[in-house]
Order: sequence, then structure tokens, then C-alpha cells
Amino acid sequence: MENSYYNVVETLLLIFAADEGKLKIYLEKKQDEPYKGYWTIPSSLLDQNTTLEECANAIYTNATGLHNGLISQSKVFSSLNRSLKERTIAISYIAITDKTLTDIKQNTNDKSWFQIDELPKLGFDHEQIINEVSRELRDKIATNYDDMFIKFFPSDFTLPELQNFYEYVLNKPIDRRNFHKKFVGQDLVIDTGFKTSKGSGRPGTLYKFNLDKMKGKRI
Amino acid sequence: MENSYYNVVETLLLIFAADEGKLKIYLEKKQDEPYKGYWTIPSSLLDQNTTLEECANAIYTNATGLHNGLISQSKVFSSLNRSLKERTIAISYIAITDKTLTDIKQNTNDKSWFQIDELPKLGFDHEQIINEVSRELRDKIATNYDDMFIKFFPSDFTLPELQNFYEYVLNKPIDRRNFHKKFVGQDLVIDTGFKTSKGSGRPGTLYKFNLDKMKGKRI
DNA sequence: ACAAAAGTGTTGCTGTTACACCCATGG
DNA sequence: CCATGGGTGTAACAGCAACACTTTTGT
Repeated sequence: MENSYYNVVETLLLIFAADEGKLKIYLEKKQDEPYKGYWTIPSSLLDQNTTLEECANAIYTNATGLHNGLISQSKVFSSLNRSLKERTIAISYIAITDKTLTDIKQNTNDKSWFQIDELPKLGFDHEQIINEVSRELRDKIATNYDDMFIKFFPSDFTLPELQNFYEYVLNKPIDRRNFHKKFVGQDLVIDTGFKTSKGSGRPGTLYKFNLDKMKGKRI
Repeated sequence: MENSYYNVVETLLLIFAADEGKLKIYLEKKQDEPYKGYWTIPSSLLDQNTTLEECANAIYTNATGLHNGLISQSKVFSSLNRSLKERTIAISYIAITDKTLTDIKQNTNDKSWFQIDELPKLGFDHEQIINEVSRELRDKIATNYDDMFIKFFPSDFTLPELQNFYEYVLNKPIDRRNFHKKFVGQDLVIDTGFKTSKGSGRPGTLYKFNLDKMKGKRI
């Protein structure tokens, strides 16, 4: 086969989490040229003896310290000029995680969480990639496609927390009382018996998802 | 860079159409070894100076004789053993077309449309790929994700035609009368003023989609 | 006592479901 | 005139939107 049929392929892993009612992405600051000091999506070049899924999982474990992440395939980027050197095909993956369970709970100088609508200076075409992928992700969360919405709340939560995130993703306000009635009334969530009590006001009930009812549910 | 970071990449184009109320895919019979006589998904190797989108469009035009197809990205396949020779990464695209507008209206010996649940003997891992991609496509049609449902009916149709396809995709029966009321009552379709008259029975009204109302509509 | 946050109740509207019934065409 | 397929009507019900109102906490 001619040489022109060989391509460099990289895996990009966009790690998302729901935090403070917002959709956030984990990024790393580049330590060397090119784009030294710019932020980038965690990535890895694919070698001939690794599958893309293995590659994405390795990036995930390396970044978060966790194993068996919820990783799904997203878009592929193949513009001719997206890399400075050879043409590189980027295959992006989405990981959904709980920020508090990872090694990267707090922001540091070179590893940090960003709101997807408040991105820092990004290297390469990574800003465009984040925009395209998170646009797709928001659509999927909004329709709970492939149970995306559930994956953001693996552990207990209050309904206001859930609502904050949902309003942010949909970018429109929702009536607090109707939201409550919907999830409790349709048994989409289960009362864990516990309460939160942060700050003033009545403590919120901690719920977990009723997975049977939420499976494939369009919200 | 070391040689082990170079990979062969191929574009697969899965061309789908709604026909006789069923979801069909266009396949070609392989004329040479390996897998001579087996059916395969139209494909092309990617060279360094072409984007995947250009590659998919070229396959589309070559197969259908049409330009500017409705093409969207689907899954990527990177198992180590999916090709007989070198490891080849397959990037699949979905094209939705109208069978009657293409060069391939009738089945021939080596170019043919197949119902996705009645596939012929397929080469490589193409059967698995068709199953995975069409599973995803059915999910998207069922939720009208990215307006997939609309794309299958670019020209006029009768409501029973629409319903047949929808029942097939959802794999469950729908009440004919409620289906009619939903689409007409909510102005999701527009009466073109024309009728069909094939066979016995009352002729059906020909409708077209009311794109404004169907845009982003969850059905 | 008061503010803040969580939870309950009521009403009307929209869309779905499950039916019975009527209309237009070909043989 | 009757079989076949397309179109209209109606009543019960679930879910959603827009509200007023009550309960539980911290200060």
C-alpha cells in the first residue's frame, strides 16, 4: 500500500461533570511547545496495537485515578490543517464522571475544571471541538438519550440540584414545584431517607434515581 | 514519529432508505478476493489529503449518482483483527436517501437494497457494523433526533406510508386513526392537494412535512 | 419573628389512548 | 353492493404549566 494511506490518529477524551448546577469539563495546561501554557483536552496518540476504547480508558484512568468510566464515542475531526505537523485525525470520546470521586477535586495550576461556556485559552482546534461535542452532549442530556442525564448523578442528590443542572442544560427556567411533582409523582426518584442541611432554609430530601422508571425515559 | 503510530483508515458509508414501510440498506457484492461474492458496505480508504466528509461524499455520489446527500457521522470501529491484513480503523457514516431518486432503483446482481433484518452473507465485520449502526439509527428515528425521521421522507407521502415505517422502526403497532389525528391535528404535515390511487380502497391524501413544526419535534 | 429554601394543592390545557363510525374507490 | 383502505368524532385519562399556599430550617 502507498504511504499516503497511512494516517496519524489521536484519541481525545472530553471529561464532563455536573458541578454547582453547571456542566464542566476537565482540561490540562500544556507544559511544552507548541501551545505551551495553553489549555488542552487530554489526548493520546493511537498506536497500531491498541483500540480506541482502550486508549480512551487509559486517558481516563490517568486523569481521574478511576477505572471503568462511563465513556462513549463522540465526533471525529479530520480537517487537513488541524495539527501543525502531520495531518492528524482526532476521534473524540465523552466521559461522564463525578468530580468529587476523582483525583482532581480541586483546581490546580495545570489541571482544572471549566464551565463549558467559560473556557480558557485553548490550543489547537480544541475550543471548536469542545463546542461541537458539548453541543451534542447537551442535546443528549436534554432528551436523556442513552440515559445521559442519569449518568451525571450516580450518587444521591436533592431535587433542586437536579433542577439547577437541567435548567442550565436546557437554558430555560423551570417551575420548581412542577419539577418536584414530576419526579416524585412519577416515581422517577426514590427517597433515600436522608436530608441535606447546608445554609439556611428547609433541608432538602436526598433522592436517588429509580433506574427502572428512568431507563429510556424521555424528560 | 515511530512507524507504529501510523494507521490505515477507511470510510464506510451506510446508505439507508425507507421503502415499502421498511428500513433498507444499499450493499454491493465484492468482485475480488478476499470475500469475493460476499456483500459489503460501500467503502473507501482515506488518503492524507482528503477529509472523511469528502471521502463519504465521494462514495455517496459514486453509488447513487446524487450530489449533496444527507450524510452524518456514526460509530468508529477499531478492533485489532477486523481486517485480514493491516489493522484498519473504520469510520462509519450514515446517508439517508430516497431510493427512487438514485441510480439504484432496482436490485441487480451486484448492487442491491436489503432490509436491515434480512441481510445477505456479508464480508469482514460488516454484519456487526450494520447491526450496531442501524440500532443507533432506529433509536434516532424513534426520537426524531437531529430530525432523522423527516429526512426519510423528502417528497410527498401518504400518512399510512409514514405510519408503516414508523411502526416498523418502533416495532409496535399504532392506531391508524390516532396517528392521522396527531399529524394532521398538530399541523405536522401539510396537504399537498394531491391523492394516490394504487389498488382498491379510498385514495390517500399526499402530504409533505411542515418543517417548521417538525423541527426538533419529539415524536 | 423573619427570611430562605423545600414541599403540597388546585385548575385548566394539551396530547394520548381506545374506541365507534363514516367516506371513497375498485372489482 | 361489498371488500378494502382512508378519514372523522368522542370520551377518559395522563402529563404539563401556571399559579397560591404551607412546612421546615438558620439567624
